[in-house]
Amino acid sequence: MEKNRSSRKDVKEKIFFLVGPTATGKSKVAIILAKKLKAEIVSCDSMQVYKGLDIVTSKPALADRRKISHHLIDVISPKEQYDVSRYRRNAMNAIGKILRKHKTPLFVGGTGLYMSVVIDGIFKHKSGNSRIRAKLYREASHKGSTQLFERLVRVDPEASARIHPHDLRRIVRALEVFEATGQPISKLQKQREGLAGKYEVACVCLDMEKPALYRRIEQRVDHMFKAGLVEEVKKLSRGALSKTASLALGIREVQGYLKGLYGLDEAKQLLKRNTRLYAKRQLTWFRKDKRIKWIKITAGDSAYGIAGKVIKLLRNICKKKRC
RNA sequence: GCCGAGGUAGCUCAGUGGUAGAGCGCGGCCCUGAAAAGGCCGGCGUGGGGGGUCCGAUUCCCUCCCUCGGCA
Repeated sequence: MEKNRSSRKDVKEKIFFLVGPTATGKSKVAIILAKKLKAEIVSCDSMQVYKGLDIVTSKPALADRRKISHHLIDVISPKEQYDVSRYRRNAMNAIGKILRKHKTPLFVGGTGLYMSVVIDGIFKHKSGNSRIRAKLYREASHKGSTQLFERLVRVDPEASARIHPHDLRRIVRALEVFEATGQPISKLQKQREGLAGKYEVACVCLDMEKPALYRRIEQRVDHMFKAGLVEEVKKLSRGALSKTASLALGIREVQGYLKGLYGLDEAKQLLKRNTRLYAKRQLTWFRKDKRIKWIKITAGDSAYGIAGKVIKLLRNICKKKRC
């Protein structure tokens, strides 16, 4: 009659993901979801982790962040380097914290790799390889990247089969891991531990028709400029931005304007185009992940309406999995 | 009106007497320590209209239309 712990063992704790390309309105929907699902939000975004990148990354409104706890926003200085593995660590901590409060973690964002690394895990290998990496890049610039690729073919044929000879970034990464550990990255990468076994994971993606999405992107960019994007970038540029932080869309485009390379309108057009390209890549990523369920939305839908659909879908997913 | 330059992909422009390319855009894809990054694939075309020469014209000739610059 009374349910003891063991009889509930098969009822796993839930972790939700709300993803989608940029500018679909995830943040607003997430606030409503968090309230209704007794959840706390974990940002799944590679750029919102940085303090000071507020307008460029369209962080959720401060008022909303006070109402619902948001994790992994503003966690490091823009002078610092950040990467997937740090995110993975931070995310696991956040999950622990939230579950201890008997709440549900709701991941919200558009960084596909970060989502994957939370759900599927990441292969472990100690860091401290920046020297090797720098050395490899130096080699590449002298001897050319094909030579590095040929070395990879010898050292790790499996990885070389999956990495394009022009994809220098991944070639260097694979060689760097090999030099640091003596083991091929292709072998190490198979050792990853996800949380699908421990938790019930459900993922929903907001899906908008391309023309509508592109219109939203244009509106967002216009709004960013009105909100003071140029000032923000000017301020950020005064301090030393880390390599990773400086890659946020909008920084390079505005810096070009600040340097006088082109006018304000050109900067705006560039940012719109680059954001479109980014959204396209995001869509490719999400389409590939068959765990994700899609919700068609239009520009006219209210956040409440969308949130309602998302909740229904999440319940459906969980029912099917009997959780 | 005259002179000159030019009309080729969505845009900017190459090129050739045997029906066309490049960059960007656009579309698709890959991705496990830079991921808002990086890489790969795809030409998406009434060659301004009409006529002529030629086996064959986007390419040569004529004509018309349009754009830009100069002169009036």
